[in-house]
Amino acid sequence: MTVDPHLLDDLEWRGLLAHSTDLDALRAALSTTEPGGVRFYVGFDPTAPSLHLGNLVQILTARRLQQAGHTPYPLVGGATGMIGDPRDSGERTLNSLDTVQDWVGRVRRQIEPFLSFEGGNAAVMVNNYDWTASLSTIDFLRDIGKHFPVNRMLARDVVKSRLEAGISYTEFSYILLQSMDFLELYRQHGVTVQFGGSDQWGNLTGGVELIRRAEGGKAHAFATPLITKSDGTKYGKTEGGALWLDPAMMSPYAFHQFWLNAEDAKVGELLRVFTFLSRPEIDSLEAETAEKPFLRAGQKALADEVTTLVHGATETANAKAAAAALFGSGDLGDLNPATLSAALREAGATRAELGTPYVDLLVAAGLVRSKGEARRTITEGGAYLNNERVTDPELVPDGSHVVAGGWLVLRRGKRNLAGVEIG
RNA sequence: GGCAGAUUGCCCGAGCGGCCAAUGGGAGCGGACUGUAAAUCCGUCGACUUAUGUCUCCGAAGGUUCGAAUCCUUCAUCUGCCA
Repeated sequence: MTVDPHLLDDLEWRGLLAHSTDLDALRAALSTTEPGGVRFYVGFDPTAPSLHLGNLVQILTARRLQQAGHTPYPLVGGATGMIGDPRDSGERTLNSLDTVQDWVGRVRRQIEPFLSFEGGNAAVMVNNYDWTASLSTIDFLRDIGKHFPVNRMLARDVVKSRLEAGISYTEFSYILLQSMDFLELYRQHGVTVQFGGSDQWGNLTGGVELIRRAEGGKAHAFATPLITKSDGTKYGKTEGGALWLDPAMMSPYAFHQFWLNAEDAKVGELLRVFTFLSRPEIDSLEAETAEKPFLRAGQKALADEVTTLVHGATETANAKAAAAALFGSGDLGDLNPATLSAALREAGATRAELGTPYVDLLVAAGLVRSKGEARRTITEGGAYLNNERVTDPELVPDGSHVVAGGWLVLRRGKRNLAGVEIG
């Protein structure tokens, strides 16, 4: 496979280059004629049982690079996950080795489907635990630590912001581990490019510099932008919590809904970052969204594309069918019971006995956190049963409310739906 | 090590003996408007309950008082100033 010469232009157009080391040097490196192209690495720390939206940017970028002919070395941080990189919100809680190793496996399996492990530029999965766990403290301090001036480390933004509240030596040292990873991959595999999220920029350049100091080698790095809403706040969180890639933690339906609800102003950017649609396709979707925003052509394409990438075509079709059933027609009674029950299972369902008060059902379905909140929601006019507003906090659904052969359709607000299966 | 100040609900921040579940802003949630957007406006925002009720809560543990987030003691953490 030959290397695609237009890769960097495409990445630039997609807005994926938020920061970069010498861009011309990077361009030169990426235009290599070597078989297998450039060897690059991107790391994922197992800080949870699943990766999330932010990680998806990196996974997809890795896929773009591989499709352009380069060789990925996706790294799962069995070692760095034991330490934790510093973040503004404060010191992390350490996880046990067992937990981290379990998460390493899960994260690895999440990444694999996005990359190809065959052919001339087959991906090579690596784990920094392999070269970090057995390293002696003395070697670490002499070989790695010697190259890191503390005054420079202290000047980093994350560290500065933590100096008042406090930061442990453990987190302070994180940059050494990640930099060492780059050096190690450079030595073992000839990896010369690393990328990551823009919050990783310090760690990325740390590695480039370590390679230069320790080996006199030339390596490159770039950072992808942080994806934010138009008001500048992070995505990452939605009604149910973080945007997980694991279908057990966030249903494909909810995932699809998230993209469908993207703001108009962000659709173009999200299409460029999260889909593999071509430039003409995206340009045309963007134009359509600008002209006829109410059709939400961009959002629909975005939701379908990204859900298919992450969960597959079947799950995407299910999510679409569910949304069509639940948001489409006004009267739920008109719907085919099979369609409706499938849609409710997709949206999230629980089981309850007939005779359970409506308030308790809202809690059981996870639409509210407490009965008080449930009552409040009813008072506020945001609670619905079978698409009809509930006004009586004491309501106890009976047989006349059951639809589709055994279901109650609960809704909070406009778009938080859940099904209760009676029985 | 000494002196002074701080620690409030998801975040920021008032309160400084009873009227405090605790002003205000942000986030979140709901409603209106729409397109299952954004912006805006309105409402709501500890739990159990629905009674002008109970419980938990203002860094931690004790204490004073009829009564404390508010006063005292000790401890923890942070911030200044001095060594």
